[in-house]
Amino acid sequence: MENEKIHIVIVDDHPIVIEGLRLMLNSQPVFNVAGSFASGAETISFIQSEKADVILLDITLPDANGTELCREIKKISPGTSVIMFSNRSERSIIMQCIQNGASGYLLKNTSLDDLVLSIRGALSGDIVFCNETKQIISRPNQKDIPIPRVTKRERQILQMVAQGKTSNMIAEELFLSPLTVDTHRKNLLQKFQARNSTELINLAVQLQLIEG
Amino acid sequence: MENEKIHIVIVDDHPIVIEGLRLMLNSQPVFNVAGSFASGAETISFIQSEKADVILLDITLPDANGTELCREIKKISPGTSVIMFSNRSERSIIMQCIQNGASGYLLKNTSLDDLVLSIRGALSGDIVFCNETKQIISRPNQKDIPIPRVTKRERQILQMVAQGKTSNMIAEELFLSPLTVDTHRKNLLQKFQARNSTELINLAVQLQLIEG
DNA sequence: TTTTTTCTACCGGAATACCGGTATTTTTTA
DNA sequence: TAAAAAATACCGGTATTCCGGTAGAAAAAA
Repeated sequence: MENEKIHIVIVDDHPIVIEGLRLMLNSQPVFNVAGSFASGAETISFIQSEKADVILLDITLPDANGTELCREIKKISPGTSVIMFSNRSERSIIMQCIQNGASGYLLKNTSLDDLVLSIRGALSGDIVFCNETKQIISRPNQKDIPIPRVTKRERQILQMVAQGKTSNMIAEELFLSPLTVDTHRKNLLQKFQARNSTELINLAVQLQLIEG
Repeated sequence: MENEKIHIVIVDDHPIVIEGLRLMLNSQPVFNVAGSFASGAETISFIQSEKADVILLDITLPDANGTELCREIKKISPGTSVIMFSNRSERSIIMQCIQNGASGYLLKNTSLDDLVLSIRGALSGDIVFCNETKQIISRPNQKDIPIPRVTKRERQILQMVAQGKTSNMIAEELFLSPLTVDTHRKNLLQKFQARNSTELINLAVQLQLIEG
């Protein structure tokens, strides 16, 4: 059936965004908003039974990380194009999404025209980006280390360092030698290629490895 | 003229949010979206000449801080109700907005029904909040220092500290004595009641005083 | 079960940050 | 224009972090 509509699924925890997208997309005859969800769980259960051509997916969701969710969706339904639609502009997050099979990455401040163009592009197999995202990806500056793998203990210490605790305080709290805490901190600095704790925390917050 | 429409202005840097709000609000006969802007400057210049009953205002804007913008708007047009419409859920930010004359604070995940109810409420003089915001306000926990007022120089140094630069590096870059930089850092630590730079940056990022 | 990773712990020295002051000049606001 | 705020700069002392190693034990993965 060649003129069947394109089934779109929207995943975002902001009702106003869902509503805006739905109204806008449905105003174009080729599009059909097949479903809209505010959580990862709902989304997964939907695509297990229904067909979706395109999913517009937010990064920040109450019960899941959009980056991970993207990978799961592609595992369940490889034919579905996933377009990330988010506020996050960190290069590492964008790359991570593409790595996980996303067909594109749009920032929420993308114009409506670009949004529609991107959906069409993704459907014809392109990997689509908004202008700002393109710039972020193509800027060769800065160290772009892959997101460091942080161990459980390291994450724990990272969190406490961010709270301004000294190595001694952390050691007491975790029943460790202060020297051990120091070693963890040293390793963290190395993994993040940070000059000091301040930069370390700044990076960790940006990569949303702590908090949330 | 008693059955004149209610003039609403939308300020948000996401086209999809603006479009969603516009479509939704205009579908109700009493509302008239008089203007929608993506920046603080446009907003200010608009309200200097036109009338607005309600402004829906985002915190995060490309050229301004929504909290500050709120205060400016109330200064120029005290009769306008400003309702904050944001993703940020820090207690201190919410309180700051109310302090600055906002008539309410809604998170972006507020349902559309609540949104309309809130606008009506604000017009009849209430201070309106969404459910989640109410909870945030009523929890008495944590140290809740008022958002520190940071001077221009301090913000600049804050930014550089977050990048992991040492006092010496900062001093060189800004053509200052390292001792001066140290003094600024000391004052920042005091203002934020932070134990060290790490906690300082963590707080500053949370309160979005740096980055963007 | 071997191999790899993680967690633990240590050392010494250099660099940097933190604290509690004081004080002059410049800029902004009332 | 007078008062307040911001920006500049200094001192000495202490605390803490940062850097470069090394290394054994425990846990997880291959």
